[in-house]
Amino acid sequence: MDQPNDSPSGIRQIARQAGVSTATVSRVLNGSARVSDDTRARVLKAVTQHNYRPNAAAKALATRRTRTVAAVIPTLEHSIFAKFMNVLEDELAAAGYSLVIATHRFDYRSELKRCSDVLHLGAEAVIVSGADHDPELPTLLATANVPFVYTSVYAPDSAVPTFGYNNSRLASDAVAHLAALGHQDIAVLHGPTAANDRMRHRLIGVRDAAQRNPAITLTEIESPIGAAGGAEQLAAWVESGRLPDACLCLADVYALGILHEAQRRAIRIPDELSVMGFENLDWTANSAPRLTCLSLPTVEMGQATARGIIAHLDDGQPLADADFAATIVERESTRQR
Amino acid sequence: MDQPNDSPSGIRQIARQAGVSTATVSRVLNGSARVSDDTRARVLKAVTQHNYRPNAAAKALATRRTRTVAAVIPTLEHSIFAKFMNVLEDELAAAGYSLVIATHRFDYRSELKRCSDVLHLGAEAVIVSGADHDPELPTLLATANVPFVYTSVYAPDSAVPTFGYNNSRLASDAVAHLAALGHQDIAVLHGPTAANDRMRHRLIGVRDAAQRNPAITLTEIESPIGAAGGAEQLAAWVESGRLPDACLCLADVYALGILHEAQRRAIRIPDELSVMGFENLDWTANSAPRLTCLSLPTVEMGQATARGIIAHLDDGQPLADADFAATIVERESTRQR
DNA sequence: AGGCGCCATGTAACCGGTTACATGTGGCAC
DNA sequence: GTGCCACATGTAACCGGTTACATGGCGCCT
Repeated sequence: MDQPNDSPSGIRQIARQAGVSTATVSRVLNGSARVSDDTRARVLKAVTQHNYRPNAAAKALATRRTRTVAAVIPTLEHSIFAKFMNVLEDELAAAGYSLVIATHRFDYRSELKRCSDVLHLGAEAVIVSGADHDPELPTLLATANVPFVYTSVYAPDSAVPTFGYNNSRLASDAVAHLAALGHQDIAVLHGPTAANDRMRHRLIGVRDAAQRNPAITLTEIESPIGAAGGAEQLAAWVESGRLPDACLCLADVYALGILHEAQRRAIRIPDELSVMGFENLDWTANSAPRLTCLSLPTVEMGQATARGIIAHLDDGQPLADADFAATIVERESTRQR
Repeated sequence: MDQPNDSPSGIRQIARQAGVSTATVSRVLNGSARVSDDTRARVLKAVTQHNYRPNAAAKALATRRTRTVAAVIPTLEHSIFAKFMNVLEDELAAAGYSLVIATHRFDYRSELKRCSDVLHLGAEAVIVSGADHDPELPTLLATANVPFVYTSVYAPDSAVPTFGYNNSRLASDAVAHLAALGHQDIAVLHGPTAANDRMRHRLIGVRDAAQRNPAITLTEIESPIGAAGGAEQLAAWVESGRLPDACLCLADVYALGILHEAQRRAIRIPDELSVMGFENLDWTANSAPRLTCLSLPTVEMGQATARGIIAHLDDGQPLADADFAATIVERESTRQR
């Protein structure tokens, strides 16, 4: 009847109910110091009775840790990114971090904005997809004093740590693979390179490989990324009466168009034309024929990115660039010549 | 030279620099009250000079708002969920909310745990995929006093608001569509129904439609979800020498197996067999032939879910169930009989 | 001149945790 | 018995914002 005040809330309420101080409740909840078994039991009982859940904002304020990591990506509607995020989320959750995803639909200004958003939100680290961004982006992230990495590319000379792969080398590998199958007249279907470093590097790798192997005749075809590009190109070849030995699709989706059009025109793949993809999207394992692909190391990259960031955040380990190798998945859209 | 103390941080530092109180800084930053132009300018200058970013945790603590919404889904490695999250993220971001995604890999206990995780994190609302969960889940969410909705299902009789579609009705629609094309001997490929309400409801809808139309002969085939199921079934039909008129695949991926196997065995689709999918996954627009599908209203559902939650959080509007209709995308894997 | 109200702004309590430091108690060695 | 230490626990300041309420200046009306 001599209540100083009615009902304190949160940890103070639990403390009162258990007859201890807030410090002790905090200690029990965080296991941060020895507490007698008896006291601990009383506290835990009060906690479950009130089904108390500590306030994350208060905790974050006091500890200066949000345990939140942000990923800024173009879109989730692309299985590569979705798979990447899936792995990230898994690894981060296992280490007690939450993943916040922000998408920007391939727009630089929007990407910058979303980075700013996640910084406001208190992300402890930011994972950015790709290496070409608004020039203000690295400044923004750096002045916020938040660790950040670029992913999907390996660029050890960059000022920013990168977790990814060397698109040039991968493209060279793909060409080498086709060459090893005996193909010499190789066409490469690629997207616009002006605003797309990734595609540009792939094309450079293709040229490198062709240059190193004089037997190869290279034909480069640029087309907006999409199945239509592949279909149109196959149509053009058929109508001109001359097919290359092999077509390397620097985006898998071109291959979809080729396969489809080949079926319509009764072109036998791989007998008349070997087709190879570059990403190993999900559908490639189920197309007709199943598509031979270079397989981007998305899962390994995701695991390594998450683990690298966790090690940095938890143990202060430096963020070191990582380069992942791709594997080549041999299926039925290519054949030995 | 008479500094009371060296360097206060955050808003106090800005206040000092601008020669105003913290309250005024807060007012400028939030536009919450009239401030003279002169003062505002001084504050903003100080803000940009120090490139000050308000601490989200402190703000959340003071306002009791985290402006965070959580989605708990099975996985991102499924284009339906990825698309759903993509839309959610878009809509929420536009309203100033952040989306936190937690995945549970189709495991009930894990789903419960992830819900608990996002509550700890301070999510202001939780979007849960599906309607069948660990029995403790609704209790958990309800006692946390956080609004939550189930998605991908419409169940107006449920105690929990649902944003989704009526799987039974959709399945009936799909059967009706095949019947309208003149198909009578209809096979339906479905997944295990024991632990999957969604699949069970679809099957119920199929049966309902068949019952309402006596001309229909229905064959139900259960198979683990995957392309293999479709391929094996087509093989079985071919070897038995009898194909149904049409096959409705209650998961698109069965159709992939069928298409593939049909090509291998030179079965002409749709001439010898009409095939229809139920989700309209991305690849269905590019398969050979392109797949006729019922198209799940993922995007509409995502928009409505986000908007419903935003309206609830921002304006206190009640969360009302919503039922979305599917459209049927007619492509080349079905034909009029 | 006096009074009133409006407006811009300041003061300080508060949100709900964490944690450095203080305190009290009991055991053990001398 | 005294002193010392280890250990369990309490006290209260602090994290960095928000906001109810107080204050003071100015214009305007009577």
